[in-house]
Parts: sequence; structure tokens; C-alpha cells
Amino acid sequence: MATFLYQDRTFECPVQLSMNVIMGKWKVLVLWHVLRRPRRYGELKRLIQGISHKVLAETLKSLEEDGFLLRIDFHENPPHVEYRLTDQGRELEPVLLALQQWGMRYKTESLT
Amino acid sequence: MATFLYQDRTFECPVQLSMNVIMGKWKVLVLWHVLRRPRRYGELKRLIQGISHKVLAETLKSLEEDGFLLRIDFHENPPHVEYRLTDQGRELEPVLLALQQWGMRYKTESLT
DNA sequence: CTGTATCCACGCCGATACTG
DNA sequence: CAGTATCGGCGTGGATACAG
Repeated sequence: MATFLYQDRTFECPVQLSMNVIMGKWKVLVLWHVLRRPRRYGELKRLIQGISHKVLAETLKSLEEDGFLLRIDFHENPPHVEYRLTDQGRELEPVLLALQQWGMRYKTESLT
Repeated sequence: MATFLYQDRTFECPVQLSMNVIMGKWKVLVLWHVLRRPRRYGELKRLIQGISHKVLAETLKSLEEDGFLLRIDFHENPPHVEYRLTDQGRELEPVLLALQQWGMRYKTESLT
């Protein structure tokens, strides 16, 4: 059976690989919002309720380093930075859509 | 805009709802393995590398309480218990498949 | 085999202050 | 506005022992 590598860890299971890559509660949410259109830091902070300043910064950095996000600095003053999906990031679209679909459905059904 | 409820928390975003429901690193992995066929505790422990005894037990309990898993006790000795997906659990199949597809693809591409 | 209970260290994350 | 740095509390989860 094939094995997969991510950050020095080996996985036999692609789902486990996926979860390790996009894990951490917030990554998926950030990707989801950036998927719809490029986003600025403050925008994401507003969109993602409950995320702290520090954690959002860390999440963005991590996603950038992992090649999912592109950070575009307009070198303006005041600072203007924008985050876009890379092609690799865009490949997560089916996952994000599946999550969204399920979330919608789950919500409806739990309204008993 | 509609809002969703989960464990006393309100979410505007279905993706955020999804992530809060199936979060915790391991839930998705357990569901994935149970999706393919009913599984026993020991089986899951072996299949999911790195999960600890305690956490697997907690995860299973949580998934059962949330209505994703059915716990079937055969009342044998030695104990024989089996976990199956509920109908609600099965609705997560598209999400799990999307994660698997992406995991496979991601693995291939990272082999540069 | 399938759990539950307890203990405790470690790491995550929130709060805060500061920089460009 | 868009970050980085530091600190400390609290919760998560690992190890272990025990039970049915």
C-alpha cells in the first residue's frame, strides 16, 4: 500500500493526510472565505467570528508557507495586503463545497 | 442572513458549522474508516495511527452522542462491539470522499 | 476486548502591548 | 491597517491503572 508524506510524518490514509494538512479549526474557514474572492486581513477577522488576532495571523502565515495562499502586498500607506488562493489552494474547492453543502443540510435537519 | 445553532453557539457560515461539528482531528478519520464498513474498537485503534486509547474512546462516544455513529453491543464475552454509521453519519460521505480525493491528488503533486 | 478514571505536563491560544 | 512579541491560564491529550 502506498504511503504519503507530510511534515516528516507518513500516512497510509489520504484522509489522514488531508486532515493533517488543513487541520487546525481555522484553516478551512480562511480558505473558504478567500475562495469566494480575495480578502484582506481585517475582512477575514470580521468574517470569521471568534478567531483571535494572533491565531488569524499565524493561520495566514501557515497557509502561505504551505502554498495555499498568495500574499499580495500593495505597498501602500496605510498598508494594503490581500490574500488570494494559489492554484493548489483552489484544488481544495470540492472539499470546501462539500463542507458547505453538508453544513446547510445539517442545519435544516437539526431544526427538527 | 440565516444563522445556525450548534452547542449553544451561533454560526452564520455553514462551513464554520461543519468544522465545529466534525472538528477535532480524529472525528473525520473515524467516520472515514467506519464508512467503508462497520468497525470494532481495536480495529480503529490499529487503523488510525497515532491516536491514543483515551482519545479514541472519547471520540467514539462523542460521535455516538452527536448521532453520527451507532454503537452495537453483541453482549458476548469477551466483549464484542461494533460501530456503524447512522443515516446522518452517512450524509457526510461527500465530505469524506472529497477529502480522500484531494488527499490522493495532493500526495501525487507533492512527489514533485 | 472494550471501556472508564485519574493525574499532570505541555502546548495552544487569548490578551496585551508594540512596530512599520 | 497589518502585522510581531511576550506571557500566562487552561484545556487537551498521553500514560497508567483498573473494571466488566
